[in-house]
Amino acid sequence: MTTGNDEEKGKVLRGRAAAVGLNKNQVVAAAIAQIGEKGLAAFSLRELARKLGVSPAVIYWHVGGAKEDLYAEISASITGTLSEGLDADMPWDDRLRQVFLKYRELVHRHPAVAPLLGAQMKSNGVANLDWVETILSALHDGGYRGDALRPAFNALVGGLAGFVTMELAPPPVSKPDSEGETWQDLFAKRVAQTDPELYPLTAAALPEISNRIFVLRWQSGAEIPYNDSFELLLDLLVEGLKARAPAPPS
Amino acid sequence: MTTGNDEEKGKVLRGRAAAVGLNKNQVVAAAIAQIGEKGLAAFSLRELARKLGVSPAVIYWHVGGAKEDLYAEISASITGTLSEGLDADMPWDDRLRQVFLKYRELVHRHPAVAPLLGAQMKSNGVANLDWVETILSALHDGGYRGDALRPAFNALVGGLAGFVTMELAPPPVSKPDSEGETWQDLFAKRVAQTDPELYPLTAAALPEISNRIFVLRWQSGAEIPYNDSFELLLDLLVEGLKARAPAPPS
DNA sequence: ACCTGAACACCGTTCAAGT
DNA sequence: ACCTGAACACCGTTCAAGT
Repeated sequence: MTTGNDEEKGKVLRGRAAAVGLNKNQVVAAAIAQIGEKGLAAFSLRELARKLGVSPAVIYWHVGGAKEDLYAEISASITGTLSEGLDADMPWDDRLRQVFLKYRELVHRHPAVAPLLGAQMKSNGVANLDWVETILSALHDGGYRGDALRPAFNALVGGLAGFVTMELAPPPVSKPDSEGETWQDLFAKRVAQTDPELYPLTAAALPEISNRIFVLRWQSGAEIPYNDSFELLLDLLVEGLKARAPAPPS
Repeated sequence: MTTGNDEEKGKVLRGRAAAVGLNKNQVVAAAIAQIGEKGLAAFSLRELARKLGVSPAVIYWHVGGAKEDLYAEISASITGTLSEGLDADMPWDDRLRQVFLKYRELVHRHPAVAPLLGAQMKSNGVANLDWVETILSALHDGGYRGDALRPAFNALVGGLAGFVTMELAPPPVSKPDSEGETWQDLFAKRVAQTDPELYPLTAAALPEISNRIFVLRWQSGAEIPYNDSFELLLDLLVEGLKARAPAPPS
């Protein structure tokens, strides 16, 4: 994990270094910005370097060894503030709600980065120990101890963080086809033409569900957020865990 | 969506074409195999072409326009069998369980492809209309109609499919660092050294949670599956939806 | 209809060399 | 300590041309 960048301690910058004067935080911030503009799929280290007015090798010097390490830094920088400003003086079930509502809010602030958090395993775990402890502590207060802690934790995190990952799954890079129609156009048409004979319930529910449920949509949660669906999920989980607590709450 | 390949209708293959004789299904199958071996991050169209003993351009001819279209074909080919062999003569809640247990089983058969299903929006929706109808129909029978259908559907699919996406999030491409240690080694050590002063609950629960909960693991669900956590989640959702059905079940 | 071969504009990553 | 510049081995995608 040697990145060469050991925090600012009033270093004297000399020569060319002084003129450029980049640090890891700036590289990470610029990367997040670029991903936000062009999307994760189109993100490139060389383009990032160009934007920073710097040689590609500089990225490698500031961040660890590879593109994947930059991704890990990005994840860490976003989840780093996850446990800040939480109110610990609430009933355990409300604390759980608070934690995951905040998680969703944070990720929604950087929707393009969501796949990194949800679909990649490397996201510097140390930064998240506070978060884990917070959740375990709420569960503990709710009566979950020993063996019961693990499945409860996983059901919550997997279900809720997983929801956000799917909600913010990026749409395809939209280039119009030969007839000038985008994938969005085509998909919207297909959904509208759902055969009522074959799929009676789907067809009947179209006004309510078209572009607003997971499989039948052509815009991501960054454009059409799933607030109430997430809150229902959160409610089902927290209330359910409350109802079947293996030990009396403390 | 012109792919040039309009299903086999007893075509007479001539010249070089006869010798190679590739079709879309074979390309997709080979791609799935290759992703399974080397991982999604390392997947390349050129390598796929080499493996098939064919020029790179051939992939473009059989599949639509770009790499993303191949991904969509892969997703479709995997989710295509999702609604096969389902037992429709069960209570609605058991039907829901069946659907999502099958979803997880299917994706676990191709863990490396999981990010496509969970973290990319383009996965040819038409193939999944059966699946959507199945879920809507179960919910309908459970008393969910009109407005209530959408959030219930989204909570289920987002929570459960999202869980599987996170469960199977791929680990980093493991190359040992300068001291010959992999990311897995380093991460395992860090977790083991969790400070009991700062994180008392986490430290105390380590034997139960180390490498077995979402944030504190270094192996994916492909190696260490989260069966009971998924079943807990499924149970909380289905039981919860049952308890708060807006209309009497039919 | 299906495939080749070459070409174009890009990548990620490494490394010796500069200040 | 921080950065440049060039080099290497790869990509995805397109297109004219072959059979």
